[in-house]
Formats: sequence, C-alpha cells, structure tokens
Amino acid sequence: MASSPPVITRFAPSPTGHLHVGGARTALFCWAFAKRHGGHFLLRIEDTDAARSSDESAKGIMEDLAWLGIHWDEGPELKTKDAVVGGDPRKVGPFFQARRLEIYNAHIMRLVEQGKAYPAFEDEATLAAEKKAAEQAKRNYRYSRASLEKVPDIKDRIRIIERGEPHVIRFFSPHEEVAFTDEVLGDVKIAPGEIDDFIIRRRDGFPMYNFAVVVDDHAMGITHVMRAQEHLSNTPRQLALYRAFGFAPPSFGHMPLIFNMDGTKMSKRDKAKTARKALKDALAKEKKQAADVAPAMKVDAKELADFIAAENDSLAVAEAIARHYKVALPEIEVADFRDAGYTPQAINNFLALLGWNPGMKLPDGKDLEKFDTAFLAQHFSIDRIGKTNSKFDRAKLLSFNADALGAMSDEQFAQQWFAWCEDNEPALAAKARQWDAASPASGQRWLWLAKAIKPRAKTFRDGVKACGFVLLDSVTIAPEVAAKHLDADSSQGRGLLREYRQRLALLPAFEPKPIHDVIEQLAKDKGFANPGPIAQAVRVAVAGVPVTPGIGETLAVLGRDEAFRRMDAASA
RNA sequence: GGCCCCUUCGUCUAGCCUGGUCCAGGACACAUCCCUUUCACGGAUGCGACGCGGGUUCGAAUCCCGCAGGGGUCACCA
Repeated sequence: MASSPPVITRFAPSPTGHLHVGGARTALFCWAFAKRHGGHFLLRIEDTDAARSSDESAKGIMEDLAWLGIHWDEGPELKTKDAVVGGDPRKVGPFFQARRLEIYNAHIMRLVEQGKAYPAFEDEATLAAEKKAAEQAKRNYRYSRASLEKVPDIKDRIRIIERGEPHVIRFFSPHEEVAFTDEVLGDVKIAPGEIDDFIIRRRDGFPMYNFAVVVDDHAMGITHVMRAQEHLSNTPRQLALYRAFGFAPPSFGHMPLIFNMDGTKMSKRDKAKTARKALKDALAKEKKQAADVAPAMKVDAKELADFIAAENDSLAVAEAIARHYKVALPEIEVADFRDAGYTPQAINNFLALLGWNPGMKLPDGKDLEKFDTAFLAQHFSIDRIGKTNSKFDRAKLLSFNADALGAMSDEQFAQQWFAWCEDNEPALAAKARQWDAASPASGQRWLWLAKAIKPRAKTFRDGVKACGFVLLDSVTIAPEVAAKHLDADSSQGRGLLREYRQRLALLPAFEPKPIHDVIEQLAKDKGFANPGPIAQAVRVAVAGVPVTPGIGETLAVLGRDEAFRRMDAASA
C-alpha cells in the first residue's frame, strides 16, 4: 500500500442545475474509493459552457454534496455549519475550468506545434450540411480534414491562430486502435478510424469537454476516473489525447446508468411532465382554459399555454401548478429528496446499492444491505460494481428512509424532524416553539409527538401528515364519521366520551401513560373487550378523523385544555 | 444506422471468475395471517427469476458460440 501512488479520484459535475441522484451516486463511489485507499477525493467544476453554467448551480451542487456527507478533500471551498470543505493542499487548482483557460491554451499550442492539432474554419452550418448529407447517403460522418489540407504548414497554422482568425481547433486523430481495460466493464476495444478529428477548442476559445478533462485529470494527478457509462464512448477519445500528450492515463471505470421505473431517463423534465398531466386533467375536469387558472397560479397566461403545449418545461411553472393543485412532483435531484424529508443516510445507502453490493451476509444468512458511508469508506470496491443499468425504485428508497428514521433515538428524531420542519413546515415548527420557546426540539410535548410519529412516518413530510390534529384550529367532523363513532345508538359514542372526559379531569398529570391507563380502566369497567369504542369516539372528537396516534400521546400532545375543549365541543 | 456496453423474481440484487452444496438466497413491493383501541410499527407465511437456441461436460445460472432484447453514444454540451 505504501509503495503504490496515492489514489486521487474526482467528481466533475457541470454546474447546470441541481445535483442529480445519478451524480450523487457517482460522487459517492468516487469518494468511497478514495477513502478506501487512503487517498483524496477531488471536486472540479466543469463550467466551460458559459451559456449553461452558473455559479448558483455550482454552489447548490456543493451544498447538496455536503448535505449528503460527501466531503471533498480538494476543490472549491464551501463553508458548512461545522467545517470548511475543500481546499488545495497540493496546489493543483483552480477547480473551476473557466479559470484554467491559460492552461488549456498552452496545451493546445503544444499539440498544434507538434502537428497533433490544427485550426479548422468551417462554420457550423457547413458542418451540419455535411452531416446531413452523410446521413442521407447512409454513410458515417467523419470530418473531411479539409482545413488540415488547406493549411498544411504548421507555422502557418500557428500564425493563423495567433492572428486570431475565427477558427476551432481539431485534434489530429492518428486513427490507431484504442484498447483499455475498464475497471467495471472489462476489456473494451475500439477500431482504428472510429475516432475522427473532434474539436478540442471552440471558436469562442473555450476548450471542449474531452480535452479539458484530459488536461485537468492529468494536471490534478487523478489516478482513477469513475463516471457514468454514458461517458464510455468518450474514453477512446480521451485516451487518444493522453497518447498525443505522452501522459500516462488514469484507470477508468464506467458505472451503469439509473433509470425511472418505466425505463425512461430520470430527468428534471419528469417534473414538467407530471405537472403538465395534472394540469390537463384538472382543466378537463373543471372545463377551463389555461387562461382561466393562470392568474390564480400567478403564472403568465402565455407561458402557461406554452407549457401545456409542451413548448417549454419551465420548472417555475411546474412548481406553480404543483402548488395550485397540490400534486407532488417526482423527486429527481438530491435537493428534492431533502425537501421531501429523506435523510442523507437513507439516500446514500440506497444509492450505493444501486449498482454496488458488499456481497456480505448477516449472521442470520440474509444479505447485508444496510450500511453507512463509514462502511463504504472501509469496504467499497470497484470490482463489486455491477454492469447492468438499474431502475430507481422509490418504494425501496422510502422503505430505507423509514428504517433510517426508525433507527434514530426518539431524541434524535425529534431534533432532526424539528430542523426539517423549520425549513419545510413552519407551522408545525412554530407549534413546537409555542410549547417550549427555549428548547422546541426537545420540549416535552414535542418529544411525545415525535415518539408517536416516528413509527408512522416514512419521511419527515409523512410525519407532518400523520399529525394533522396538532395544527387544527377547530375540529370538523364529517357526518358519516360522527354517525359511526359519536352518534352510535348503542349507549356509546358521546356517552362514553363524556365519561372518559370526567375521569380524565381527575388526573393529576396529563401525560400519555396515565391517559392511556384511564381509557383501559374505563373499558374494563364497562366490560368491553377492548377500549375501541371509547378510543374511536375520542379520536373523532379531538381530531375529526378516526385515525391518530395512540390516545395517550394524542391527548397529551394536545394538552389538557385543548383536549378538553375539543372533547366538550364534540360531546355537546 | 455505425460503434460500444449489458441480460438472475415486478424492482434492487447474492450466486457466475474457481461448473455439482441452487428444483437459485436476500431485500423492497404485493397477498394472507398474527399482534392491536384506529393508523402505523413488529412477527410469520406465501407469490415470484437464471431472455432464447445450440454446444462443452457425468453434471451449467455458472464455460463457449449464435440469436433476440435492452441501453449508451455518434455536438463548436458535459
């Protein structure tokens, strides 16, 4: 181990949006591999497409990674609550590609001087026409090298570049066979001539992906490149570049892709699709036009009409529709899952299992599939990455999340749930504050509530749904519900409710256990087999619905005054 | 279409390299039952897969070949 070179892995997202779950998995594996080998995990921002990149996205991605606990040893710095992530201990930065232009240009000139790259002058329209012609003739398109022949002399080429005549730089592909052993897929071979003279620097002076990656991976000493399989076909091009530079290439590993359950690509557009369908259905049902509902949604009518016509996939519009019609948009990005009340632990665990498996058994013979990032840092291995694409099964993630919540202590859950509520359910957080201004997340009543909710919640948001009775200003009881649980003629319903309330009034401490004991005792005194009839009447009285956590917790959380107020109102 | 990659329950997968212990194991989902004051939690049971066809072998999910199917990629995006 000591003799082998240090492992440096990297995650190199392009900052064009939030961190996608697929990206998160890539980052997690790169991180785990580096940790497993005592190396460094580096973060590089690939923002060479100025039109699509944004600093906000870069920041968002960094925050998402940090939230997941995937901390980079090298890369842009990000201040989190408890630490600063990133840094440049080996002085290989900057880590934003847009700030590395001089480096790329120097490398470009090096290739040009050696005749391994050359300027080309065709405009995009010309190229597009050539491509179209090739397609129609059922030929594979290859760049003609017309510009290469036009300026055969290297010195002339350099002169042209230095003069700043409009041009792109193309790589002079040697048309050799490229073969490599992919750490995941095994041997991959590409025939000579498959790689044509691809563009390595654009007209605007920015490098193209394949070129910048090679220059940076080499400059930053990356030893292992792990990325999604969609990059597999880029690898031969990059290898050709390594060869042209005389750089030793890193080893490559390409991971299988993640799809939706229906086999489609997981993309942000899924949100627009879902929203569009919901809107169309609603409009059809209400017999309305887009223009009728646009004002209520605070959306421009024209934009909304376009959205319906699928002429745009505006996220803002999709979110407005979701708010208006209370439909849930599918979670695609890490931030979506965070907001929906998932924990980083569950996400990491689930994502790791999508394509990787520790291959270990529990003592009872079952597969080991619950683990944390510390486990990954210790046991992750590239050779246990699968080769097959997988589908993102939300139901299983949900189950993992439920387990992650369940594995927390009541106090932990109370604390984290409160923190989540502060960002996502202010009304409930406010309630906790009202109960205990000094320590809302660990106040007695919040703790009671949290304990009651924990087994009933698969996500933090679920938990909020399960305690609707807490936020109620006044209880409304649907007639059918009242008929079933309160008006029951069999000397039950309201009569039992009143009796129970009377006994409760005698209680010195209004807490879950004694409240529970009283209902048990009353049931016994009544000769009931179980407290069901009483409990249901109480539930309906205080919550309006026959479903709540245990009666003891429910009433205790409400507090004596509020509980009695509601019971009295219902039994009148 | 060219090139490249992949193929075990509905889904994630173990097993495959080092053929027999696999009439294929686990998890999620689903179903039934138990527990139970409702809803959950929990427990038990069940349902359910080696893509197809050849070959090698005493024996193949495991090795070889072919086919079929799926995916990725073919940008002055990354």
